[in-house]
Amino acid sequence: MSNFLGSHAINMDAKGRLAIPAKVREELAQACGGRIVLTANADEERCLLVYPEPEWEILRPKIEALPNMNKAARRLQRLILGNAAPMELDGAGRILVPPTLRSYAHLEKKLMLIGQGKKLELWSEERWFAWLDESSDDDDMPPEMEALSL
Amino acid sequence: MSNFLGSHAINMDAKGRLAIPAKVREELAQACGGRIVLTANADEERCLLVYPEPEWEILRPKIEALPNMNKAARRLQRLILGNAAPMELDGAGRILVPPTLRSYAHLEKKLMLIGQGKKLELWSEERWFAWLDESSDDDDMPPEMEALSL
DNA sequence: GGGAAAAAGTGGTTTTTAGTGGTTTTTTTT
DNA sequence: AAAAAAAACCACTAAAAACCACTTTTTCCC
Repeated sequence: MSNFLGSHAINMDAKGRLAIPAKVREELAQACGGRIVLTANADEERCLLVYPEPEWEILRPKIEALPNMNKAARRLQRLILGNAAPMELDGAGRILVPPTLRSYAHLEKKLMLIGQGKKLELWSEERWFAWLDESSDDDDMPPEMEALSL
Repeated sequence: MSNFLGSHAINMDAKGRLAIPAKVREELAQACGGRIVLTANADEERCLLVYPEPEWEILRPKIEALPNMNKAARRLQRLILGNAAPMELDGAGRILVPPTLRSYAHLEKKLMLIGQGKKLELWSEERWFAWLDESSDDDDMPPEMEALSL
């Protein structure tokens, strides 16, 4: 199973194309033959999520099954399902980001691709560094986290 | 199991390469055949962490399993997983620190490598000495620590 | 204590591979 | 049917990784 790690600085060209770094490309090739699903992130950070197709097919039914009388659940469904774009890497290992998603995550030229285990996150470089500086650790931790020893 | 102790002053060259001190290199060779994972430290001190691969593989699943609807957990995942860089020592016993990590920890030429038992910490020399001066011991202690007798 | 040999650290050079941009062809829409 | 947009293809440039050689330090033996 895929296990994405590390961060990569990448550039998006004028056509909205971006080259997946070679190392990530290899992992994607074996995880899903280059077939991925790109969608919006649901929490307050406006970035995009990149799922290998098999991973997406595990997640999708769970989101579809959420009880949508609940407002938070409806929000999640509209964001994740309503923005999902299946695609394949082109011959040069690039993907074309749809304009809707580009503007959702405020993507301009300079981007960061962040490995997050079974998925990847795609950020505007500016927003990524802003987030790094801003957020601190004074939030409530789940108990599993308090017990960790790094 | 590896048990890193002591601190070493080392220099990083213009390309971001740094030579692991021979003594540490020996320990790394037997702990993991020179296969390590370099990542960011999650707390307020901006240094890097060096894990022998087997040690990393104990920690990684724990971090991936954290409930990521929680904000503090997301932050930890983005920092630790999102900065993790697996690598091997080159023929001369050096590692190449990725630019992202170099700037995260403000690494310039002069660095300090600090043994911390199962892992190592990599600091900018300037920041290490600044931290030594500044940090005080009047913070709250966990009970295990209060019971210690040095 | 001095000298020699070996090991460790440093820097530069070359080769390969990844990234970027442009061009052409095909498809779709008006 | 023509024009525009999107997709696939191809070629060139730049950066990263591997390789190699030299200098400096440490250790061991005389």
